Amino acid sequence: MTTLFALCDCNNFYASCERVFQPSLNGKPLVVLSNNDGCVIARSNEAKALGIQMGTPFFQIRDLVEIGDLHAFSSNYVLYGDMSHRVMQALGEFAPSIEVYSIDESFLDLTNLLGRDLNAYCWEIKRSVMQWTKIPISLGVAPTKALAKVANRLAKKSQKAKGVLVLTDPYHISEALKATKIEDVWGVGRQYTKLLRKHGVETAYDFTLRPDSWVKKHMAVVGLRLVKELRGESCLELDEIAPPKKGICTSRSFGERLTEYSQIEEATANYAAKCAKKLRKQRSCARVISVFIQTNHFSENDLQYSNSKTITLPVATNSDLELIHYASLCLKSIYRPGYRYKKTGVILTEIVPDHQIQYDLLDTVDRQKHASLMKSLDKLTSRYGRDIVKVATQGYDQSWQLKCERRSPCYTTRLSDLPIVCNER
DNA sequence: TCTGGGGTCCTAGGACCC
DNA sequence: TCTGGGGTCCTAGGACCC
Repeated sequence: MTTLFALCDCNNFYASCERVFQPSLNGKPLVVLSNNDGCVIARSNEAKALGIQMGTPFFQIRDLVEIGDLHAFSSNYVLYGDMSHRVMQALGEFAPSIEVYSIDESFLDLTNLLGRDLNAYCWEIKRSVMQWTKIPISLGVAPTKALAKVANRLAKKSQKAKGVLVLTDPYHISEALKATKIEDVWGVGRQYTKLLRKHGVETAYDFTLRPDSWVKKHMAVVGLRLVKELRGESCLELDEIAPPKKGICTSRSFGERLTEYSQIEEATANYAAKCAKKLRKQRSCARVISVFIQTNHFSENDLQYSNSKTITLPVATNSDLELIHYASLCLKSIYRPGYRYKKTGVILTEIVPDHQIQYDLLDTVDRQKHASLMKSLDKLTSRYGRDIVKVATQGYDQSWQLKCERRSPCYTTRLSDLPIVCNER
């Protein structure tokens, strides 16, 4: 049975989102910065043409921004999340099933379109998504997911394709594989590139000529699956429903270096609350919590320290109160005075559905009460904005807060997400 | 002075059990 | 004294993704 997949990818997604609401920026170089305005994580084509690389530290391009040759935005994930949802909904109109692979990519199942004019169909998808959401996309179509990735990449690169490439003919497929360098293959990172190069594999095509036994030996089952996919044998299915997450993590670098325990505790408490909220969103609870702290390992002048602590809870929970409590216990055991801390994070694991919790006979927590408290809290925050109500440990100081001086407004979502000052106390 | 954050899957090796 | 083989679970670490 033959399969057919499309990989749809939003072009320069974050940059395109910023432009939707500021069309005057069309045709102008624009970048989006990471948290803390640290480095470049998205670029418009014009910014790429200026030679700005992914990951460039902001301070290296600040001059360009100041003289007006480049526009820079802090990242605005609320806006991007909402725009992503709109694009995925639009794409869903064109296929019986869709796998949302990341914030800006999805696979469509086009198997039932075999034999139709796929090129025309893809152009219709592209035009419609543009009309409905103002986000430009590229489409690659092929018999396997890995080949659809190859097609998508060439669709974007090629002047002739202009954003749509259908690869079904065996001759076209091998030409495409020859035109794809090994490091540009999905699933081949830095280490595998080095290894494959050493064995004379320069392109995706060379890779498909390697015997299965060799691939299995050097790249394990993941590599074997990949090489088969590139040869046209479908090994990766469409995963329509995202499974609940097995680990949930919230971590950030601070806006400035922190030395005081109380400040770091405040940040950690806020990250724990964020994790708790993510848990409740997917209706699960976590049994294990870890907290880590670290100094800035880039800095040669500072004393370096990093550590982490993990605690297994008596009963899995998704309550802010409990998770903040245990996060503080973890932090207390690893905090050492005398360092300039850069970053902390909270990681939750052993995640279970909230209706499958193993209770403890000696449990002293009133779980019903916690659950209804969290329900009210989620209601309040969704109506009045986040942090309208919080646990005292989360504090009001917030000297740890991110730097994001170039944030655009959340055009598409609740009024309460707009940066208005509300009465927290 | 400035350098992101959040995930997944797989494997190897040790502990432990029968 | 020697010394088997199969299974499971856990953990740390590596590799990759966007």
